[in-house]
Amino acid sequence: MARKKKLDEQELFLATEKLLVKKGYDGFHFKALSEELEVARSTIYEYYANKDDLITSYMMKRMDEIMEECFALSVIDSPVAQLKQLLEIFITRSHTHQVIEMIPLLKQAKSLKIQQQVDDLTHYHQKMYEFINEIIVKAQKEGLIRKNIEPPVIASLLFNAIQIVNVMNVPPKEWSEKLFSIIFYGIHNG
Amino acid sequence: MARKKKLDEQELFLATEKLLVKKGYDGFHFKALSEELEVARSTIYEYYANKDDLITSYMMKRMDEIMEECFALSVIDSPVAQLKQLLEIFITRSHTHQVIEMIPLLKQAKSLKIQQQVDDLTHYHQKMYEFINEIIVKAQKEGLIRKNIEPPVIASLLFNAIQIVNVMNVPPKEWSEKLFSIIFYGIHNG
Amino acid sequence: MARKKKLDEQELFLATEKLLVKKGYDGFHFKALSEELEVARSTIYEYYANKDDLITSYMMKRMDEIMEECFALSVIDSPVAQLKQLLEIFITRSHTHQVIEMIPLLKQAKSLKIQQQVDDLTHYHQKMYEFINEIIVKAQKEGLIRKNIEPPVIASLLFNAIQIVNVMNVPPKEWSEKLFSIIFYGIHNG
Amino acid sequence: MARKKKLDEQELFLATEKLLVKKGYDGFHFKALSEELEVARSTIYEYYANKDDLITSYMMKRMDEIMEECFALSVIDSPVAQLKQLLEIFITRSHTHQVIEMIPLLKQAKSLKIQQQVDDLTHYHQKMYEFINEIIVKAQKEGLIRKNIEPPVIASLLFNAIQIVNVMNVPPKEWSEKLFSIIFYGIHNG
DNA sequence: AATGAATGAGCTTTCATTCAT
DNA sequence: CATGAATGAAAGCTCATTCAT
Repeated sequence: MARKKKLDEQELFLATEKLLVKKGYDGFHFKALSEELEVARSTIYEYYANKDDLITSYMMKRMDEIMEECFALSVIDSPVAQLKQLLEIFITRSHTHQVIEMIPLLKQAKSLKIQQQVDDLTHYHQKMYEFINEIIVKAQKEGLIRKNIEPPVIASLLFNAIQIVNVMNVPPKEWSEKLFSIIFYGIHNG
Repeated sequence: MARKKKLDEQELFLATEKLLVKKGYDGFHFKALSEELEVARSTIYEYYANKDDLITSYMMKRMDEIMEECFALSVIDSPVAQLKQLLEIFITRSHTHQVIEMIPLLKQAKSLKIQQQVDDLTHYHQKMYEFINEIIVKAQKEGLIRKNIEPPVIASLLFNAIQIVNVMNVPPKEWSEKLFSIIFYGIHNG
Repeated sequence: MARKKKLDEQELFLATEKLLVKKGYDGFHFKALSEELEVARSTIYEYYANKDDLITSYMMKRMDEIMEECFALSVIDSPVAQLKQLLEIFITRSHTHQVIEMIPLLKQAKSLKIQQQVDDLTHYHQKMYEFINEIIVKAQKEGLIRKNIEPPVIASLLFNAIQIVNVMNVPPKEWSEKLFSIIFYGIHNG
Repeated sequence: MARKKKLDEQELFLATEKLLVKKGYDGFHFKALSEELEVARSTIYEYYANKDDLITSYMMKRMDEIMEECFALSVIDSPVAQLKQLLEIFITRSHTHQVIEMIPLLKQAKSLKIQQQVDDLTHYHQKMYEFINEIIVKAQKEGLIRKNIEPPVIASLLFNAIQIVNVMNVPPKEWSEKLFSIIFYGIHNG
């Protein structure tokens, strides 16, 4: 092994996530990232050709992780329980979710390589959406969820709930259950 | 004879909104703006000292408009009906809402003048939140909304609903009613 | 008119030529150019999108000038006299000629705009070559030049003569006549 | 057991030549070179202190080779025949010739060591020129070549002929004879 | 009022070069 | 010997901003 490795992918992706969430896609740059990691800016270029390369690689990694967790769900019986669990997964990984929503901003990618990665991400993203839709449809078929709401609207509602700030710092499991119950039963009294 | 007045505030704010929504806070430039408006970049500086000055001024204007609409509501009786109407206002002005969410990104303002404007905006924003919270609290007191949900959570839920894409292009009034009913009664069946 | 214009195309192209000849295509950069012209580096970007844009624009300008001079020749009778004159033109503009030879290095242009300009240049270049070839062929037909030498070889020989250093600083007209006579009659004695 | 010796000077110089000819002095990088050779960039530094060190070393090597071939000529009688042979040598080694022409670009060398090498090269280069000049002068004295042409002009003419593209891919020996005859007898008819 | 011109700050990116293993 | 890792210097480029007319 050569000089002690300073750049650890784990750490790099964490810092990337942090900055992306804090500054947004356009506000994210290698300058801040390198300062955060205490390495030279050029060092990052040894691993990623440019900003988009890093961002897409990071997204891919997180997407993989999230998908894995999602697919581990399938065994559980009730689709409603599945949705609740999905919400929990996304709430726990809310940062990731926020970043994934930035995919559309990548659309104008320059190099072919990046374009390919963006396409992969988009495809992956759709797959995830479909996976959730299927559960919703199943829930509707089983008569657990109202049939007069389009599944994407329900999916959106759930995803947006992720953004709701957990002021009291309720533990994730509880918090997601609470949110789910609000969405499930509504806010009305009685 | 002076050159024809090319810069109309109306038009300027519209273009600003459009670009802010499309490109985000960091992706917004005077360059693009001046091209959109077909004026010289430097012309914009005749009216606004800098980028943040324009953005905060624009936000202030929209905030005023939105607040005015909100306060026009008070006469109506049921707080639930009021919430429904609020949702409609925000859905109609969803662009504005998106931009207002960018306020935190302005926090690092350099000049005092901007800092002052940002503070005003933040204050205004809070006031709006309080206004909504009051309606929610009122609804809870009147036994129309569950008491075991913190008002900010409900407010958040409503605000986030704005983001849900109206794929079928249902007219705003109908769409907001539909969304409100989903949030109010929940997605469960029966 | 706004601030006094510092950047004059004439001057800019002259400096560009000078640096291109001295440093070569890869050694040419806006840093040196801006220093030469005593303007900020960014000022050059106000007029040319990038290095290649400037270089191709400059080449185009010179190419136009050279072509104009070439076409002004046609009236003269003997094709040999024409070739002699051509040599004089190119010797007088030897810097330009050197730069034009860099066209192939531009081939990997990034943007479409540049690609287009490069194509135009290449096309223009070929046209010039054909023009010269025609004169050579005519001279061969008229029995003034040996028929067993391919016209491009003759053209090449003439073009290369441009590079021969005029140590004694003989005036261009004389110098080109001298070179032409050497090429025409050869170096042998008798 | 040491790792297999990957860097062979032969191979290294060949790749250097190839890249120098293709990309020019400023376009030549260790990055490309190391990729071409499939070794780590840093490995090259084990042999050469820096870019210029490699380039000058390479030039020196080729210069030696060329000089050796030139000096092997001396026995042959007619100076004209010698010139013809010289042309053949340089045409066969046209790549090398191209690279040698880059010596002036090295002039701004930083380190003393490189400065020394550049001086050596320049000196060597001059010696070669003188050698050729002597042959030309001898040919003039013997009445084989016109006396009213300065020897450096003739040398230049010959050297430049190297650049003439051999479109038909005539074998080197034939090609150099053809070129020499053109230069010797001129292009005129009769 | 409007604008064309110029500029500096700051980010992006590429490479030569160093160094510890 | 060879290399992977890290870095700094320098070029590329974009934009906010200033200024004279």
